[in-house]
This record gives sequence, C-alpha cells and structure tokens, in this order.
Amino acid sequence: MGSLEDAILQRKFNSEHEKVAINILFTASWLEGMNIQRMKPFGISPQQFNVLRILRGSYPNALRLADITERMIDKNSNATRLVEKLRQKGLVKREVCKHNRRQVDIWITQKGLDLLGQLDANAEEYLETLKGLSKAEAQQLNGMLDRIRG
Amino acid sequence: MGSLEDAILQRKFNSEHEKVAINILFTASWLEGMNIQRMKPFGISPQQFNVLRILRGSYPNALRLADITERMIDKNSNATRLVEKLRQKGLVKREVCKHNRRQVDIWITQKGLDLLGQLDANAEEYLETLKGLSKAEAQQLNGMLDRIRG
DNA sequence: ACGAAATAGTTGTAACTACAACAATTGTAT
DNA sequence: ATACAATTGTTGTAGTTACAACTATTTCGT
Repeated sequence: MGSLEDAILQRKFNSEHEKVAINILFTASWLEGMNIQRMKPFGISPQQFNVLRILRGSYPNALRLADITERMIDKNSNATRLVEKLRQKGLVKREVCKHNRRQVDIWITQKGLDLLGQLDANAEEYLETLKGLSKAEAQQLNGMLDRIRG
Repeated sequence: MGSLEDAILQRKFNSEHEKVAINILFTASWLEGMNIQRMKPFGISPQQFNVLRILRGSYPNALRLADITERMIDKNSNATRLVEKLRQKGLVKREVCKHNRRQVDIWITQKGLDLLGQLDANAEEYLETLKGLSKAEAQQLNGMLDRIRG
C-alpha cells in the first residue's frame, strides 16, 4: 500500500498538517477493519472488545457505566447498549448498586475472561503489522499524537 | 488532555506498539468528533464532505461511483447512499453513463462548490489544533503512518 | 451468436453511532 | 420537610456502517 497518496489517489494536500489529519483518519479506518476481522470469529465488535478489556483491567472489582464510558476509546458509543449485548452473550454481569441505586455495577465473567485470553493469543500476529516501526519510533509517534490532542 | 494514559485512564499497555494502535484509534475518534461539529452547521457528515471534496478534485470532470469509493478515506462506507443524500441536497448531480450503462457519472454542482468554499474558510481554524507539531514533525508522522500500513 | 464470467452499481439487514429527551434517584438549600 | 438541582443511566430516532445478496449490463471464449 505505502503512501497515503496512493491509498486514496490524491496527489496534493493543502498542507502537511491537513495530510496528518487525513492520514490519521485513514489509518484508523484501516486498523478498525483489521480489528473487525480479528474479532468476528469470536462474535464481538471492536467496541465490545474495548469494554471487555476495560472490565478486565479492574477485575475482580466492578465498574460503573460512567467509569466504562470514561475509559472507552470511542467516548460516543453507547455503553448501556454495548453492555447489554455483552450480557446477553454471558460475557459480563450487571447489578444495580445497593448503596446508590442510580448506579449499575458491571463485572466481566469467567467466560468473558476466557474470550479475551483467546484474543490475546492472536494479538501478537495483529501487532506484527505495526512492526514497520521501531520501538523508539513508536514512542515518538505516541508523543506526537498526544501533542496533537493538546 | 495530554497523554493517552489520562485520556482513557489506562496506565499500562502491553507494548509501545499496542499503544500506537490504540492511540491512532483514539485520536481519529477525537478528530472525527471535531469534524462532525465543524460540518453540522452545513448539514453534512464527514463522509459526505469527503465525497464532495473528491468530486471537487476532478471538477469539472465527472467521476464514477467506483472512482469515488477508491478515493474515500473510509472505504467501507456506501458511496451509492452517500451520493444519493448529496443529490437530495442539490450538492451533486448524477447521470447514467451513455457509453456504458452500468456506470453512473457524478459531478459536484455549483451549490456543492459553494458549500466547500465556506468550509474551507473555517478549515484553517480547525487545523490550528494540529499545530502542536512542526512541519517537520508532521512529515515524520505522515511517514510513520504510511509505514504502519505497510 | 450464445452462454458463462466479469463488472458496476443497488438494495436489504442487522448492528452501531450521534444526540437529545427522558426517568429515576440522590443531594442541597432554605 | 419540601422543592429544586445534580447525577446516573435508559430510551427513541434518524442516520451510518458492514456485509452479503441481488440486478443489470458488458465482455469473453468458443
């Protein structure tokens, strides 16, 4: 694939910064496509995977819905409905909090942990695709992305 | 906002490369949100904007649907339906190609060009947010993203 | 010329997103 | 205590995406 120019057949950009914006969006869409493929055999979407990983991070403690939203990569998706999907598959458990009945506590189940374990196994391979960068470059890239967001 | 760690409240990543993947997805989602806000006053979505910009690139020549798909940032979205939305707003014109009736020719209209002109005017301001990077860094970032995609 | 294969685009569908309105519960001020 | 505000989560909706099946047209092989 190579250059962005080839990928979207566009030869000129107004500025290097505009190109950065488009390149980030394009690369993210490309990564997202790989993630969808990777998770499809397991019957979950990348957003659902993200929620599961967040819950594993706090395991064995519960998180509230607001905690999950706060940690999600895509803050706009609807945590209520994602959690409900996961619950239907038995990957998470939810319970109204006893001390504050507005809140809902959510845990990952063993079945959820098992599923993540399987996905971890093939994550290696997926991350290989990013190996065009050295570790030092990856750090540099992370720093620049952080700086873009202010 | 600053670091990815603060943005998604996650302190540890398995590797710098995994962090790159998440950082790209997160930054893209952040950018997309800004784009949605920027385009909302004009009644179009970022994907619709992308199609308009592609058509402006070939103006005054027409493009076929397949050409548009090939140039889109998000290859997965459905060009047929995006074009139909734009046509309903009078921003593009479409016509079955006379020489090959399988194909559909699509042009941007004057109204579409005017709308893009207005958006150009406020793009400056939007791109200011990326000014945390120098031009040299932006070039470097573009190079790294291109290399990630292989 | 004829049928099979390739090409170009459309449509159906289930799931997801963006966003606003809504309900329920708790906190606070007087 | 009571009413008002703030917090937490849910639901409705219109639009979008992911993907596969479908139609229509053209091209190719024989």
